[in-house]
Amino acid sequence: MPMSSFHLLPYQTTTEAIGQDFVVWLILRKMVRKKIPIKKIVDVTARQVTFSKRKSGLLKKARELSLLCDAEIALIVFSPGGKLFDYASSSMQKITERYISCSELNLDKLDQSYSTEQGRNASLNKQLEDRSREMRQLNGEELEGLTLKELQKLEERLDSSMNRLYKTKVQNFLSDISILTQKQNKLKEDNQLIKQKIKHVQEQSFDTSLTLGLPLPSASK
Amino acid sequence: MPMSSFHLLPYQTTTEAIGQDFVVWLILRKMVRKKIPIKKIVDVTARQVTFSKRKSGLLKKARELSLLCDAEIALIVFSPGGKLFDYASSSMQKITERYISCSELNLDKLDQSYSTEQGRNASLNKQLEDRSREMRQLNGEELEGLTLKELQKLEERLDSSMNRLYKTKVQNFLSDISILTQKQNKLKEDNQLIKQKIKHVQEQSFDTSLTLGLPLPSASK
DNA sequence: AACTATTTATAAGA
DNA sequence: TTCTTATAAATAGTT
Repeated sequence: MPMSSFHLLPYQTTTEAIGQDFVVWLILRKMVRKKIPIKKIVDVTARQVTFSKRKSGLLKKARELSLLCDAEIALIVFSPGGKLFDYASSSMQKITERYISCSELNLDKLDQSYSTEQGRNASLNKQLEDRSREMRQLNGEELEGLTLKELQKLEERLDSSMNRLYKTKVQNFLSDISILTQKQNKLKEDNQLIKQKIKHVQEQSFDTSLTLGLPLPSASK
Repeated sequence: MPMSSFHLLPYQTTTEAIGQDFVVWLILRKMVRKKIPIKKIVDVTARQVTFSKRKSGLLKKARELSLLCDAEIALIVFSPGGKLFDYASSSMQKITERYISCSELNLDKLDQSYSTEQGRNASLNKQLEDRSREMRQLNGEELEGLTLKELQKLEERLDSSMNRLYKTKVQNFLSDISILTQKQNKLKEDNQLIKQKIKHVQEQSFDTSLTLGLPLPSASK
């Protein structure tokens, strides 16, 4: 028997009976459970699909919270396959720094030269953040009056732009760290070099002192 | 009109199934829209309430994704008031490190001593992660058979435990960084000190050569 | 990738 | 803040 014969619904009620804003729906609903337990999904394919879907949802929620409440948010996700996905309302570097400084202990900056490098890149960072904010606002403004379908399309289009933006941010971040690393290595090399030099000079002094019968300069470790 | 969203009678329905698994509901539904546009909420109170609710939702989603798909996830949220909330499936430090190393450029470690400090804390980190995993698995296992109500209660109880755990992790993280910072400062001081010493010694050598026989004062300060 | 029934999140109100 | 409830949004299972 074609159950489509149950396609009688919904019934629109009369205005008098219920009121202008109400509608009566008679619903035939199958009672099944589709809930899944929150534990590791064993089936590999199902896990991949779920990851993809929920990752999108999570990123969307993070973006929305940031927009709605003017919150600063950073989200890093590694797929089980090791692929990286991320979101940052401003810049990952900025947020992780704030995270560190906010975590009760009022640490000094990791390195003073770091701040300097920050300064060097401050303007670029600023530009990127502005672009990001602009894009998000644009996104936010246009959301009204669009259907869910249209929103999804819009989101897809924006996603690629965002990806490029965040990629740039990450590179900027990495550039900072790379320079810091170089500086540190240079510092260490200098240190080694200078140690050798002083050793050398001390040996010379020692030779001279011996030759001249003079007391030794105090040795440094 | 949402008529289409009530396409009853899924295609796979059979007559037998209907007898067993279906129920008829009569629903009186008010037709209003409660959707809010995704743009900054102006009213401060409403914004705070929304932040609180959505932050919980976001953290929950992050936890679920991590559990379901065995994904590594880090989430940092700053409220508009500047308060910090965070989640990390393993440890924030581990994930941010992976984030950096994963970002296309194969950077060297920030500092070799960092790895060393990591080593120092590896066992503690390991313990913490194990505890975390254990807790999450326990959580995941027990989720079946519980009602939504019970789940929420369970989640609340676990939240405080988790908070303590993550606090510990953060402190561990900060401890690492603090030690690194100290090491770096020490390095710089050494560098300065040694530079001064070599300058001093060189001057002494110079004096010695010139004056042939002046006593050398102690070089260390 | 698309669809839809269900579950989950959440806006509004108390 | 917490509770309730109606609605909106996410998503599990399927095609």
